[in-house]
Amino acid sequence: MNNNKVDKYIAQLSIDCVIFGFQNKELKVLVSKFKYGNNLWGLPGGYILKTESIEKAAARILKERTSLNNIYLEQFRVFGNENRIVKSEHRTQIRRDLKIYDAIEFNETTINWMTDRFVCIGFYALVDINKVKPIPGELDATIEWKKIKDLPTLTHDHKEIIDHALIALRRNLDEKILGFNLLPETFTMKDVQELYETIYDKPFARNNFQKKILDLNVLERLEKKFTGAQNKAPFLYRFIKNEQKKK
Amino acid sequence: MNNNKVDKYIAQLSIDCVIFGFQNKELKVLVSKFKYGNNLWGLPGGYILKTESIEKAAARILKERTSLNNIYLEQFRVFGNENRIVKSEHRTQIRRDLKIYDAIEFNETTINWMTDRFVCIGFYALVDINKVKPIPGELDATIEWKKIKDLPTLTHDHKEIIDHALIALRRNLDEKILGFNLLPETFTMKDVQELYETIYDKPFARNNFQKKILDLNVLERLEKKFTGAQNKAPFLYRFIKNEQKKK
DNA sequence: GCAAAAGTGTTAGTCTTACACCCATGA
DNA sequence: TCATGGGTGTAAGACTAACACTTTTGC
Repeated sequence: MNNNKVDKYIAQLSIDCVIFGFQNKELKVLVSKFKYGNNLWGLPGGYILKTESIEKAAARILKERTSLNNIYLEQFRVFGNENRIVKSEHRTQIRRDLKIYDAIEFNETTINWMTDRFVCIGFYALVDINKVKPIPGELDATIEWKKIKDLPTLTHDHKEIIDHALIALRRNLDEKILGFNLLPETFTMKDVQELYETIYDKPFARNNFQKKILDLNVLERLEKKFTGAQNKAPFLYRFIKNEQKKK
Repeated sequence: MNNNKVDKYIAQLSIDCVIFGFQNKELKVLVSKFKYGNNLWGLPGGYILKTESIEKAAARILKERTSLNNIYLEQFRVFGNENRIVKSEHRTQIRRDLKIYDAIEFNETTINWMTDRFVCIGFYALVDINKVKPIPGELDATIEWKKIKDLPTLTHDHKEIIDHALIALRRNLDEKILGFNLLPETFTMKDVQELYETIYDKPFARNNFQKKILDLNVLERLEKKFTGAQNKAPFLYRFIKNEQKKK
């Protein structure tokens, strides 16, 4: 990528992705440490090609960072404060470091373009964390899963974006039956319950939870899972998308 | 307004407003017939100043068309298809008519800017229809309230935008207690019920509805309203925003 | 007094929540 | 046989939906 950013992409409009994963009873988010700046972290983001829909742009950005296709993703809010980026505390440092980092790629025009005021469309994505091999973007030193309860300090308003993404996730989890996007192909009922308890940050009664989930009629019961633990082996389940089996 | 559109506003990003009003048991939307085009209708919209937040831009656009401040408004979705406007069936006509309409205001550069591909942020607004004196925008021949069930054919994807606005309104009506923004200062319970029945397009049981609404603890009961009808006079109510009186 | 419509109460049904019990598993 | 945790059943409570009855108003 180079100066033709200025020609290829829509100006002053970006996409930031809150990529949720679930592991060890923790909700995690994929965040990058940038090559520039001093220990500067932020959400994976990108720009929108002039010839590309915002949904395709988001899917492309996600693929770049996770190498996955067909990720569940959804826009949830636009962040459009007038001081986004331009008046950010980090802007001066970013401008300087971009110049140092690669003066050929990032000439004055490009840097001005990149550090102008931006309106940002927030998307959240739900992935099976085990399937993701995080790939750093062109400006990322590293890209890592971080616990949502233990995030590093993030640039700009990225913490606020994550907060809103979690609100949207909670709001849609039941209505759109999204949770299974965060689980592997097969899972136990306990896995589902721990996922829900993590997302909502509150406990659920075991039997009632099972009843509620099974009543959704979206799970297929498979064989038992023998773990070697000295207790009854739990059933495995698989999520069935098309509700052809609707009762 | 003139060529400095190109300098003042963010390019390729617009705001369209779905302004809801309620009258005669009908949900209505404020739409404009444009000066250009042939009987071309669309949503009140506008651009975002480079120095202005999207919320302030939406409020400004609303004020321009309704002369009201402090309107309830909320963003609900971004419309970002790659073919918005550029590949619209109306684009050629709009370009030609803009040139004819005012060749001084709208030179080639401006027309190109205005008919480029646009990403649009949808806001919906809720107003007391009696307080609004609709004001045509610079490109509007007329601006009128139209029944949502009897809309003229609209440009681009504006019908789709209204559909999504209604979905968002329904989704938020109870959760955020929005309905009273569509009613005058004082109203009867029947008014509220008719509003709800119109929005959800289904009937509610009178007694249960009253109980549900009163249980919200956001209404203050005022004097009775004597209409001259030969039946019991209904109470008037007023919406109280701050729930200081919370039981 | 009467029709119309507002106000209120009461019951039946459904859904949610809490408690209880039994069963499979491997040491 | 025992501790552990999984599967399931049932009853109490809360909420919702349906029905019924009374009251006010102006003719």
